[in-house]
Amino acid sequence: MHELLITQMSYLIRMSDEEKEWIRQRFEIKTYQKGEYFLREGQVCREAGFIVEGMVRYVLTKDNGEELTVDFNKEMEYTCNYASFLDKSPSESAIQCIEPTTIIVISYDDLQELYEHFTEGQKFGRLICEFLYVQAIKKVQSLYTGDPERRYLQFLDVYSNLVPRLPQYYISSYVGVQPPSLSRIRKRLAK
Amino acid sequence: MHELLITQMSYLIRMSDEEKEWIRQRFEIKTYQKGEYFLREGQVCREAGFIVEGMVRYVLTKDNGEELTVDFNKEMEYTCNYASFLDKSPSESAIQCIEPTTIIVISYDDLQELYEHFTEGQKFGRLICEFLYVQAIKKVQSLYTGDPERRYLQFLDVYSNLVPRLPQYYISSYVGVQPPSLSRIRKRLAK
DNA sequence: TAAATTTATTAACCCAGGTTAACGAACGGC
DNA sequence: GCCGTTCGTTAACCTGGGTTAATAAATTTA
Repeated sequence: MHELLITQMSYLIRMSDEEKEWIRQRFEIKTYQKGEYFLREGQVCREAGFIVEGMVRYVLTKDNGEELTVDFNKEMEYTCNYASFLDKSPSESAIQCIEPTTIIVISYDDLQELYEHFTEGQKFGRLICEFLYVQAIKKVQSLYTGDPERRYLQFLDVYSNLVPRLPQYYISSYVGVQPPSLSRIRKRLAK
Repeated sequence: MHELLITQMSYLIRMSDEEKEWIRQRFEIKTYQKGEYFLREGQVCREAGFIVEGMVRYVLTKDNGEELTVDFNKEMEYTCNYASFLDKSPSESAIQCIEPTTIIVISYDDLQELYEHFTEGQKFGRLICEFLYVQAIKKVQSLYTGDPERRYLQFLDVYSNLVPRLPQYYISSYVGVQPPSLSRIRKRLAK
Protein backbone atom coordinates (compact mmCIF):
# COMPACT_ATOMS: atom_id res chain seq x y z
CA MET A 1 0.00 0.00 0.00
CA HIS A 2 2.71 2.42 1.01
CA GLU A 3 4.85 0.96 -1.74
CA LEU A 4 2.66 2.62 -4.38
CA LEU A 5 3.42 5.98 -2.83
CA ILE A 6 7.11 5.20 -2.51
CA THR A 7 7.22 4.26 -6.17
CA GLN A 8 5.44 7.47 -7.07
CA MET A 9 7.81 9.57 -4.98
CA SER A 10 10.79 7.83 -6.51
CA TYR A 11 9.94 9.41 -9.83
CA LEU A 12 10.71 12.78 -8.25
CA ILE A 13 13.49 12.24 -5.73
CA ARG A 14 15.97 9.68 -4.48
CA MET A 15 15.23 8.21 -1.09
CA SER A 16 17.32 6.21 1.32
CA ASP A 17 16.00 3.03 2.87
CA GLU A 18 15.57 4.81 6.18
CA GLU A 19 13.53 7.49 4.48
CA LYS A 20 11.34 4.88 2.85
CA GLU A 21 10.82 3.27 6.22
CA TRP A 22 9.89 6.65 7.71
CA ILE A 23 7.21 6.95 5.03
CA ARG A 24 5.79 3.55 5.89
CA GLN A 25 5.54 4.63 9.49
CA ARG A 26 4.24 8.16 9.18
CA PHE A 27 1.69 7.90 6.40
CA GLU A 28 -1.53 6.60 7.84
CA ILE A 29 -4.04 4.53 5.88
CA LYS A 30 -7.60 5.85 5.89
CA THR A 31 -10.63 4.42 4.17
CA TYR A 32 -13.82 6.18 3.17
CA GLN A 33 -17.17 5.05 1.89
CA LYS A 34 -18.79 6.55 -1.14
CA GLY A 35 -20.14 9.96 -0.18
CA GLU A 36 -17.91 10.45 2.86
CA TYR A 37 -15.82 13.58 3.12
CA PHE A 38 -12.03 13.67 3.24
CA LEU A 39 -12.42 17.37 4.03
CA ARG A 40 -15.45 19.49 4.72
CA GLU A 41 -15.87 23.10 3.65
CA GLY A 42 -14.84 25.42 6.47
CA GLN A 43 -12.51 22.89 8.10
CA VAL A 44 -8.79 23.43 8.12
CA CYS A 45 -7.13 20.82 5.92
CA ARG A 46 -4.64 19.27 8.32
CA GLU A 47 -3.35 16.46 6.16
CA ALA A 48 -2.25 15.79 2.63
CA GLY A 49 -3.15 12.51 1.02
CA PHE A 50 -2.17 10.09 -1.71
CA ILE A 51 -5.08 8.16 -3.16
CA VAL A 52 -4.38 4.47 -3.36
CA GLU A 53 -7.81 3.51 -4.61
CA GLY A 54 -11.00 5.33 -5.44
CA MET A 55 -11.81 8.87 -6.40
CA VAL A 56 -12.60 12.25 -4.88
CA ARG A 57 -14.20 15.43 -6.13
CA TYR A 58 -13.56 19.03 -5.06
CA VAL A 59 -16.78 20.76 -4.18
CA LEU A 60 -17.32 24.51 -4.12
CA THR A 61 -20.58 25.83 -2.74
CA LYS A 62 -21.92 29.00 -4.31
CA ASP A 63 -23.64 31.70 -2.29
CA ASN A 64 -27.01 30.38 -3.42
CA GLY A 65 -26.17 26.94 -2.08
CA GLU A 66 -25.48 25.36 -5.44
CA GLU A 67 -22.68 22.79 -5.36
CA LEU A 68 -20.02 22.87 -8.05
CA THR A 69 -17.61 20.05 -8.81
CA VAL A 70 -14.43 21.74 -9.93
CA ASP A 71 -11.93 18.90 -10.02
CA PHE A 72 -11.35 15.20 -9.56
CA ASN A 73 -8.51 13.11 -8.23
CA LYS A 74 -8.22 9.37 -8.57
CA GLU A 75 -5.93 6.54 -7.55
CA MET A 76 -2.20 7.31 -7.81
CA GLU A 77 -2.81 11.03 -7.39
CA TYR A 78 -2.31 13.39 -4.48
CA THR A 79 -5.24 15.10 -2.83
CA CYS A 80 -5.31 18.09 -0.53
CA ASN A 81 -6.75 21.54 -0.26
CA TYR A 82 -3.39 23.28 -0.31
CA ALA A 83 -4.77 26.77 0.15
CA SER A 84 -6.17 25.64 3.48
CA PHE A 85 -3.34 23.24 4.29
CA LEU A 86 -0.56 25.74 3.76
CA ASP A 87 -1.86 28.62 5.77
CA LYS A 88 -4.16 26.69 8.07
CA SER A 89 -7.16 28.67 6.91
CA PRO A 90 -10.73 27.33 6.70
CA SER A 91 -11.08 25.56 3.39
CA GLU A 92 -13.35 27.04 0.76
CA SER A 93 -13.90 23.72 -0.93
CA ALA A 94 -14.82 20.29 0.33
CA ILE A 95 -13.22 17.05 -0.81
CA GLN A 96 -15.72 14.24 -1.11
CA CYS A 97 -15.08 10.60 -1.92
CA ILE A 98 -17.33 9.56 -4.77
CA GLU A 99 -16.30 5.92 -4.63
CA PRO A 100 -15.11 3.70 -1.81
CA THR A 101 -11.69 5.26 -1.39
CA THR A 102 -8.40 4.49 0.33
CA ILE A 103 -6.08 7.39 1.04
CA ILE A 104 -2.75 7.36 2.82
CA VAL A 105 -2.31 10.62 4.64
CA ILE A 106 0.43 12.63 6.29
CA SER A 107 -0.11 15.39 8.83
CA TYR A 108 1.05 18.94 8.23
CA ASP A 109 3.78 18.65 10.84
CA ASP A 110 5.06 15.35 9.52
CA LEU A 111 5.16 16.74 6.01
CA GLN A 112 7.21 19.70 7.20
CA GLU A 113 9.52 17.19 8.85
CA LEU A 114 9.79 15.34 5.57
CA TYR A 115 10.64 18.61 3.83
CA GLU A 116 13.27 19.47 6.43
CA HIS A 117 14.90 16.13 7.09
CA PHE A 118 14.77 14.14 3.88
CA THR A 119 17.87 14.72 1.80
CA GLU A 120 15.69 15.87 -1.08
CA GLY A 121 12.63 16.79 0.97
CA GLN A 122 12.39 20.42 -0.08
CA LYS A 123 12.94 19.41 -3.67
CA PHE A 124 10.07 16.93 -3.40
CA GLY A 125 7.80 19.67 -2.11
CA ARG A 126 8.87 21.99 -4.88
CA LEU A 127 8.34 19.46 -7.65
CA ILE A 128 4.90 18.42 -6.44
CA CYS A 129 3.88 22.03 -6.16
CA GLU A 130 5.22 22.90 -9.58
CA PHE A 131 3.18 20.09 -11.06
CA LEU A 132 0.02 21.24 -9.32
CA TYR A 133 0.65 24.84 -10.24
CA VAL A 134 1.02 24.12 -13.94
CA GLN A 135 -2.21 22.13 -13.82
CA ALA A 136 -3.99 25.05 -12.16
CA ILE A 137 -2.67 27.51 -14.72
CA LYS A 138 -3.91 25.33 -17.56
CA LYS A 139 -7.29 25.22 -15.91
CA VAL A 140 -7.39 29.01 -15.71
CA GLN A 141 -6.46 29.20 -19.37
CA SER A 142 -9.23 26.86 -20.43
CA LEU A 143 -11.76 28.81 -18.39
CA TYR A 144 -10.67 32.02 -20.11
CA THR A 145 -10.28 30.88 -23.69
CA GLY A 146 -12.68 27.99 -24.04
CA ASP A 147 -16.43 27.86 -24.07
CA PRO A 148 -18.29 25.05 -22.26
CA GLU A 149 -18.51 22.92 -25.40
CA ARG A 150 -14.77 23.04 -25.84
CA ARG A 151 -14.10 22.25 -22.20
CA TYR A 152 -16.44 19.29 -22.47
CA LEU A 153 -14.50 17.98 -25.44
CA GLN A 154 -11.22 18.52 -23.58
CA PHE A 155 -12.66 16.70 -20.61
CA LEU A 156 -13.58 13.73 -22.77
CA ASP A 157 -10.11 13.83 -24.25
CA VAL A 158 -8.26 13.78 -20.98
CA TYR A 159 -10.66 11.91 -18.71
CA SER A 160 -12.53 9.62 -21.09
CA ASN A 161 -11.65 6.71 -18.83
CA LEU A 162 -13.33 8.45 -15.89
CA VAL A 163 -16.62 9.04 -17.64
CA PRO A 164 -18.15 5.68 -16.70
CA ARG A 165 -17.33 6.40 -13.06
CA LEU A 166 -19.00 9.83 -12.98
CA PRO A 167 -22.59 11.05 -12.99
CA GLN A 168 -23.15 13.62 -15.66
CA TYR A 169 -24.03 16.47 -13.34
CA TYR A 170 -20.51 16.33 -11.91
CA ILE A 171 -19.17 16.71 -15.41
CA SER A 172 -21.56 19.53 -16.23
CA SER A 173 -20.43 21.64 -13.32
CA TYR A 174 -16.78 20.80 -14.02
CA VAL A 175 -17.38 22.17 -17.50
CA GLY A 176 -19.10 25.20 -16.02
CA VAL A 177 -22.76 24.76 -16.96
CA GLN A 178 -26.03 23.38 -15.63
CA PRO A 179 -27.11 19.84 -16.51
CA PRO A 180 -29.71 20.91 -19.09
CA SER A 181 -27.04 22.88 -20.85
CA LEU A 182 -24.64 19.95 -21.02
CA SER A 183 -27.48 17.94 -22.50
CA ARG A 184 -27.88 20.58 -25.20
CA ILE A 185 -24.15 20.52 -25.86
CA ARG A 186 -24.17 16.74 -26.17
CA LYS A 187 -27.10 16.95 -28.52
CA ARG A 188 -25.32 19.52 -30.68
CA LEU A 189 -22.21 17.37 -30.78
CA ALA A 190 -24.15 14.22 -31.66
CA LYS A 191 -24.74 15.59 -35.13
CA MET B 1 18.32 47.34 -7.47
CA HIS B 2 19.25 43.78 -6.57
CA GLU B 3 18.78 44.75 -2.95
CA LEU B 4 15.02 44.88 -3.43
CA LEU B 5 15.08 41.28 -4.56
CA ILE B 6 17.36 40.25 -1.75
CA THR B 7 15.01 41.87 0.74
CA GLN B 8 12.07 40.08 -0.82
CA MET B 9 13.86 36.72 -0.76
CA SER B 10 14.83 37.27 2.85
CA TYR B 11 11.18 37.06 3.81
CA LEU B 12 11.26 33.43 2.67
CA ILE B 13 14.72 32.07 3.41
CA ARG B 14 17.98 32.88 5.18
CA MET B 15 20.89 33.69 2.91
CA SER B 16 24.59 33.93 3.55
CA ASP B 17 26.59 36.92 2.35
CA GLU B 18 28.13 34.79 -0.38
CA GLU B 19 24.69 33.76 -1.54
CA LYS B 20 23.60 37.39 -1.65
CA GLU B 21 26.64 38.22 -3.69
CA TRP B 22 25.85 35.37 -6.07
CA ILE B 23 22.44 36.93 -6.59
CA ARG B 24 23.94 40.30 -7.41
CA GLN B 25 26.11 38.63 -10.01
CA ARG B 26 23.69 36.23 -11.64
CA PHE B 27 20.50 38.26 -11.85
CA GLU B 28 20.68 40.48 -14.87
CA ILE B 29 18.92 43.83 -15.15
CA LYS B 30 16.72 44.27 -18.19
CA THR B 31 14.63 47.26 -19.15
CA TYR B 32 11.61 47.37 -21.40
CA GLN B 33 9.58 50.11 -22.94
CA LYS B 34 5.83 50.23 -22.73
CA GLY B 35 4.45 47.67 -25.15
CA GLU B 36 7.59 45.54 -25.36
CA TYR B 37 7.37 41.86 -24.64
CA PHE B 38 9.16 40.07 -21.83
CA LEU B 39 7.95 36.86 -23.47
CA ARG B 40 6.15 36.20 -26.72
CA GLU B 41 3.54 33.52 -27.25
CA GLY B 42 5.14 30.41 -28.69
CA GLN B 43 8.60 31.18 -27.27
CA VAL B 44 10.08 29.06 -24.55
CA CYS B 45 10.31 31.09 -21.35
CA ARG B 46 14.01 30.77 -20.51
CA GLU B 47 14.20 33.14 -17.58
CA ALA B 48 12.28 34.03 -14.47
CA GLY B 49 12.07 37.66 -13.42
CA PHE B 50 11.50 39.93 -10.47
CA ILE B 51 9.89 43.23 -11.38
CA VAL B 52 11.71 46.18 -9.86
CA GLU B 53 9.58 48.80 -11.51
CA GLY B 54 6.66 48.84 -13.91
CA MET B 55 3.98 46.36 -14.79
CA VAL B 56 3.28 43.42 -17.09
CA ARG B 57 0.17 41.68 -18.32
CA TYR B 58 -0.30 38.04 -19.31
CA VAL B 59 -1.87 37.75 -22.72
CA LEU B 60 -3.73 34.74 -24.06
CA THR B 61 -4.76 34.72 -27.70
CA LYS B 62 -7.98 32.92 -28.52
CA ASP B 63 -8.42 30.89 -31.69
CA ASN B 64 -10.26 33.78 -33.29
CA GLY B 65 -7.31 36.08 -32.64
CA GLU B 66 -8.88 37.92 -29.74
CA GLU B 67 -6.40 38.88 -27.03
CA LEU B 68 -7.29 38.26 -23.41
CA THR B 69 -5.51 39.82 -20.46
CA VAL B 70 -5.65 37.20 -17.73
CA ASP B 71 -3.30 38.57 -15.08
CA PHE B 72 -1.03 41.40 -14.04
CA ASN B 73 2.23 41.67 -12.16
CA LYS B 74 3.74 44.84 -10.85
CA GLU B 75 6.84 46.04 -9.03
CA MET B 76 8.04 43.77 -6.21
CA GLU B 77 6.42 40.73 -7.79
CA TYR B 78 7.85 37.79 -9.70
CA THR B 79 7.01 37.23 -13.34
CA CYS B 80 7.43 34.15 -15.46
CA ASN B 81 5.43 31.74 -17.54
CA TYR B 82 6.16 28.74 -15.33
CA ALA B 83 4.32 26.24 -17.49
CA SER B 84 6.75 27.08 -20.28
CA PHE B 85 9.75 27.70 -18.05
CA LEU B 86 9.51 24.43 -16.18
CA ASP B 87 9.19 22.04 -19.06
CA LYS B 88 10.76 24.21 -21.74
CA SER B 89 7.60 24.10 -23.81
CA PRO B 90 6.37 26.88 -26.12
CA SER B 91 4.46 29.32 -23.98
CA GLU B 92 0.73 29.65 -24.51
CA SER B 93 0.64 33.17 -23.15
CA ALA B 94 2.71 36.25 -23.80
CA ILE B 95 4.00 38.60 -21.13
CA GLN B 96 3.87 42.22 -22.20
CA CYS B 97 5.15 45.27 -20.37
CA ILE B 98 2.38 47.82 -20.15
CA GLU B 99 4.56 50.49 -18.59
CA PRO B 100 8.27 51.23 -18.84
CA THR B 101 9.48 48.26 -16.84
CA THR B 102 12.67 47.08 -15.16
CA ILE B 103 13.01 43.38 -14.48
CA ILE B 104 15.93 41.52 -12.99
CA VAL B 105 16.08 38.08 -14.49
CA ILE B 106 17.73 34.75 -13.86
CA SER B 107 18.19 32.01 -16.44
CA TYR B 108 16.72 28.56 -16.01
CA ASP B 109 20.12 27.00 -15.42
CA ASP B 110 21.16 29.59 -12.88
CA LEU B 111 17.89 29.16 -11.03
CA GLN B 112 18.45 25.40 -10.85
CA GLU B 113 21.89 26.16 -9.49
CA LEU B 114 20.31 28.42 -6.88
CA TYR B 115 17.92 25.60 -5.96
CA GLU B 116 20.76 23.09 -5.70
CA HIS B 117 23.49 25.12 -4.06
CA PHE B 118 21.85 27.63 -1.78
CA THR B 119 21.42 26.22 1.71
CA GLU B 120 17.69 26.89 1.48
CA GLY B 121 17.44 26.97 -2.30
CA GLN B 122 14.91 24.18 -2.71
CA LYS B 123 12.86 25.65 0.08
CA PHE B 124 12.84 29.00 -1.69
CA GLY B 125 11.55 27.33 -4.85
CA ARG B 126 8.90 25.50 -2.91
CA LEU B 127 7.64 28.57 -1.07
CA ILE B 128 7.45 30.71 -4.20
CA CYS B 129 5.60 27.98 -5.99
CA GLU B 130 3.20 27.42 -3.11
CA PHE B 131 2.34 31.10 -3.14
CA LEU B 132 1.72 31.11 -6.88
CA TYR B 133 -0.29 27.92 -6.68
CA VAL B 134 -2.64 29.24 -4.03
CA GLN B 135 -3.16 32.37 -6.12
CA ALA B 136 -4.01 30.24 -9.15
CA ILE B 137 -6.47 28.12 -7.18
CA LYS B 138 -8.25 31.21 -5.93
CA LYS B 139 -8.51 32.42 -9.50
CA VAL B 140 -10.06 29.14 -10.57
CA GLN B 141 -12.54 29.43 -7.71
CA SER B 142 -13.59 32.92 -8.67
CA LEU B 143 -14.05 31.88 -12.29
CA TYR B 144 -16.29 29.01 -11.17
CA THR B 145 -18.35 30.66 -8.48
CA GLY B 146 -18.46 34.32 -9.45
CA ASP B 147 -20.17 36.10 -12.29
CA PRO B 148 -18.38 38.93 -14.13
CA GLU B 149 -19.96 41.60 -11.95
CA ARG B 150 -18.64 39.95 -8.85
CA ARG B 151 -15.18 39.49 -10.32
CA TYR B 152 -15.15 43.15 -11.26
CA LEU B 153 -15.96 44.12 -7.68
CA GLN B 154 -13.26 41.76 -6.40
CA PHE B 155 -10.83 43.28 -8.85
CA LEU B 156 -11.60 46.76 -7.57
CA ASP B 157 -11.18 45.49 -4.04
CA VAL B 158 -7.79 43.94 -4.56
CA TYR B 159 -6.34 46.10 -7.31
CA SER B 160 -7.99 49.47 -6.80
CA ASN B 161 -4.57 51.07 -6.77
CA LEU B 162 -3.84 49.62 -10.22
CA VAL B 163 -6.98 50.97 -11.85
CA PRO B 164 -5.48 54.34 -12.82
CA ARG B 165 -2.62 52.50 -14.50
CA LEU B 166 -4.84 50.25 -16.62
CA PRO B 167 -7.04 50.76 -19.66
CA GLN B 168 -10.49 49.41 -19.13
CA TYR B 169 -10.37 46.81 -21.82
CA TYR B 170 -7.58 45.03 -19.94
CA ILE B 171 -9.84 44.94 -16.92
CA SER B 172 -12.81 43.75 -18.94
CA SER B 173 -10.98 40.75 -20.29
CA TYR B 174 -9.47 40.03 -16.87
CA VAL B 175 -13.03 39.91 -15.59
CA GLY B 176 -14.01 37.70 -18.50
CA VAL B 177 -16.23 39.91 -20.66
CA GLN B 178 -16.11 42.25 -23.64
CA PRO B 179 -15.71 46.00 -23.13
CA PRO B 180 -19.35 46.84 -23.87
CA SER B 181 -20.37 44.36 -21.23
CA LEU B 182 -18.11 45.86 -18.59
CA SER B 183 -19.66 49.22 -19.44
CA ARG B 184 -23.08 47.75 -18.76
CA ILE B 185 -21.86 46.28 -15.49
CA ARG B 186 -20.42 49.63 -14.43
CA LYS B 187 -23.68 51.31 -15.34
CA ARG B 188 -25.68 48.81 -13.29
CA LEU B 189 -23.36 49.31 -10.33
CA ALA B 190 -23.53 53.10 -10.57
CA LYS B 191 -27.09 53.01 -9.25
C1' DT C 1 -39.27 -7.98 -10.00
C1' DA C 2 -41.63 -3.98 -8.62
C1' DA C 3 -41.50 0.40 -6.40
C1' DA C 4 -38.96 4.28 -5.12
C1' DT C 5 -35.43 7.27 -5.96
C1' DT C 6 -32.07 9.43 -8.54
C1' DT C 7 -30.36 11.05 -12.91
C1' DA C 8 -30.72 12.70 -17.78
C1' DT C 9 -33.29 14.86 -21.33
C1' DT C 10 -36.42 17.99 -23.36
C1' DA C 11 -39.31 22.15 -23.88
C1' DA C 12 -40.48 27.06 -23.00
C1' DC C 13 -39.31 31.25 -21.52
C1' DC C 14 -35.99 34.70 -19.74
C1' DC C 15 -31.81 37.29 -19.51
C1' DA C 16 -26.84 38.56 -19.47
C1' DG C 17 -23.28 38.88 -22.38
C1' DG C 18 -21.64 38.80 -27.45
C1' DT C 19 -21.44 41.38 -31.65
C1' DT C 20 -21.41 45.23 -34.54
C1' DA C 21 -21.49 49.89 -35.41
C1' DA C 22 -21.83 54.63 -34.21
C1' DC C 23 -20.65 58.38 -31.42
C1' DG C 24 -18.18 61.09 -28.11
C1' DA C 25 -14.34 61.61 -24.93
C1' DA C 26 -9.65 61.29 -23.76
C1' DC C 27 -5.02 60.88 -25.10
C1' DG C 28 -0.53 61.25 -27.58
C1' DG C 29 2.36 63.29 -30.96
C1' DC C 30 3.66 67.09 -33.33
C1' DG D 1 -3.25 73.83 -29.19
C1' DC D 2 -4.62 70.93 -33.04
C1' DC D 3 -5.24 66.64 -35.27
C1' DG D 4 -5.38 61.79 -35.48
C1' DT D 5 -5.79 57.87 -32.92
C1' DT D 6 -7.26 55.20 -29.26
C1' DC D 7 -10.60 54.26 -25.78
C1' DG D 8 -15.18 54.07 -23.44
C1' DT D 9 -20.07 54.13 -23.84
C1' DT D 10 -24.39 53.31 -25.87
C1' DA D 11 -27.92 51.13 -28.84
C1' DA D 12 -29.93 47.16 -31.43
C1' DC D 13 -30.10 42.72 -32.34
C1' DC D 14 -28.58 37.85 -31.60
C1' DT D 15 -27.32 33.74 -29.12
C1' DG D 16 -26.27 30.40 -25.64
C1' DG D 17 -26.87 29.23 -21.04
C1' DG D 18 -30.05 29.73 -16.78
C1' DT D 19 -34.33 28.37 -14.83
C1' DT D 20 -38.27 25.70 -14.09
C1' DA D 21 -41.03 21.96 -14.72
C1' DA D 22 -42.40 17.79 -16.89
C1' DT D 23 -41.06 13.42 -18.57
C1' DA D 24 -38.19 9.52 -19.48
C1' DA D 25 -34.41 6.59 -18.31
C1' DA D 26 -31.45 4.40 -15.19
C1' DT D 27 -30.25 2.93 -10.46
C1' DT D 28 -31.34 1.47 -5.89
C1' DT D 29 -33.81 -0.72 -2.65
C1' DA D 30 -37.02 -3.60 -0.78
